[in-house]
Amino acid sequence: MRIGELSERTGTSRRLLRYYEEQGLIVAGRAANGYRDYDEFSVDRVVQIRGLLDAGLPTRIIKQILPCLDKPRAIHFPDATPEMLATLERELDRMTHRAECLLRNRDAIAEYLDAVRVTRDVGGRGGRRGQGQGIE
DNA sequence: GTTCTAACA
DNA sequence: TGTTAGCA
Repeated sequence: MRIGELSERTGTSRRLLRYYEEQGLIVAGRAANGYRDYDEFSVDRVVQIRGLLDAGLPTRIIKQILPCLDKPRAIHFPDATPEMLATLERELDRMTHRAECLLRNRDAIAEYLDAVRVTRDVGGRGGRRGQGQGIE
């Protein structure tokens, strides 16, 4: 498939797709006309990259650990160099920290929202009570 | 119409 | 990152 299709199927801009390639996160073949050519695996790969990016990992690290959980779901022990294990160890800690931070702020916002709702309910004026609550 | 590379308000 | 320019 060409970059346009991969873009739609992964929700990633073409620009970003080319950037990922430039950073060595993904590889693309080339058609006779020079257009990039991607295989089906690319879709899953890009989605995975986006997930890692969302988790807060820098592209630099992703490039290192990607081959680690690449194709098969089986973990590649042979690729586990001491340096990489150390890197993963640090990333795990950072992720944990970010997760805790996220949770704290989530609770803080939820608490604030609850307080606002209570205040409005007591005041009993205006507002949009009666509306659906379905956001999730 | 789509993609490519390179570069910039 | 988006976007734009000038090609193929």
